[in-house]
Amino acid sequence: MTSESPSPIRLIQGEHGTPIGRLQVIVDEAGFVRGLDFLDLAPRLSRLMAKAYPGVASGSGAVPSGIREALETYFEGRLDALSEVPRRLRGTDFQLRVWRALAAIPSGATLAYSELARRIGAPGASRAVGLANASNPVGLVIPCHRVIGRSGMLTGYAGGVDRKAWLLAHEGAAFRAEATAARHSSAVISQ
Amino acid sequence: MTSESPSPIRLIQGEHGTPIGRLQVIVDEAGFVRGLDFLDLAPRLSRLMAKAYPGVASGSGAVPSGIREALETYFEGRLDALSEVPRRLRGTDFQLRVWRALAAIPSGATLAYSELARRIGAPGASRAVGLANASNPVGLVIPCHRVIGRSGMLTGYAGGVDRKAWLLAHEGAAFRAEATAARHSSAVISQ
DNA sequence: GGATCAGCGTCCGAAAACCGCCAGACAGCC
DNA sequence: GGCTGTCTGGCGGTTTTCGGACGCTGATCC
Repeated sequence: MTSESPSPIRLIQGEHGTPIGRLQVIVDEAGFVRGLDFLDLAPRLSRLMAKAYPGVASGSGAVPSGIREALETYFEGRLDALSEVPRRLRGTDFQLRVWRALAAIPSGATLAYSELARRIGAPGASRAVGLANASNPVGLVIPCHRVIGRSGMLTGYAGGVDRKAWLLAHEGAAFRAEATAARHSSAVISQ
Repeated sequence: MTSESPSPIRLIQGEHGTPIGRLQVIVDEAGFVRGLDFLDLAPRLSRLMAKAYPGVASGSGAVPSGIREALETYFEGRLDALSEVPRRLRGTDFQLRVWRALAAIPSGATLAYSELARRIGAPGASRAVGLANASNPVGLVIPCHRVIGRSGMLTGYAGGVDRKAWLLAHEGAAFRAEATAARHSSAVISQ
């Protein structure tokens, strides 16, 4: 499908360093964050962006200073700094509902997938919540790392469970520590 | 899939009367025709526009005078008037190739689906040409009615074979008249 | 002349597969 | 009894895959 007319939204991407890895930050011309994730997950973010903004190419540019500051403030310990970052997201209705509910989880707290499903009026859709969670285009800003398994295990994170554990520890949240690096390796060990 | 941000292109639709039925005309803000077809095929045009311009709503408005005049001139007998109408189309590469080739057929002439397929470098894709033809968003302006079967039969037209016959007769083109309403009924008769 | 069939690009609906889950059932172990 | 850990089956959006349907035609066979 080709278009003879230019597409309206223009995207700009830049990078920013953190204690747990470099981030890729994608903003629109108005300064709203459209995509954000760890740089080593760039293929994943590209995929998400390509689907949400078909045909839109993104050029390199500076990360807006407000966003840089929010990120630094968060990693320095003022944990609510990221909730202020202006964002604009595209997704299915279900995904938007999930992401909105995610944004309502305060720092330091965690929530089970099943509980989040219940909150958005879709009890039983906890597995679908995991899916929507996994396609969150703006990591950290939408705190998908605050959703964990009913049992307290971390169960999964696009950027790796290690980072999820780091973030939750940084926020002072409670979780089952032994689940940090388990799971994948457990399958190997059990052979 | 919903979007939280407004889409850039704005579309305006109006109507215009002709001897063979009212037309629905959709233009963009720059006055380029984006969609045009008989009003009784509105559902079809809506479907095409929704696919080509996802999330773009169109408001009512006047048909630009240049387009009105071109339509009237054409129906009065100056058959080349419509080839001047400024248009802008979206489609797959294949469709764009087909539509360009269509625009090159002069009034009064006809072309077989197979011949058009050959011209765009896709011999054997005559059936696909029919499909691309059927998804022409700007009837009359892109003269898809000038493509007929190899045998001279009209074979099909979104607006009805009757209209196709009327248009070709109006343009002084040769075709098999008995094929006007045939085909579908032939299948019935042959039982 | 007719009928049958294969080849063509695209869309559309149905079905299957995929998963960042969870409750229930058991087996161990104190 | 409690408290672990593993396994199993079922759930629900989304994505992917697949099969058919078309604005046809040339070849082949009657």
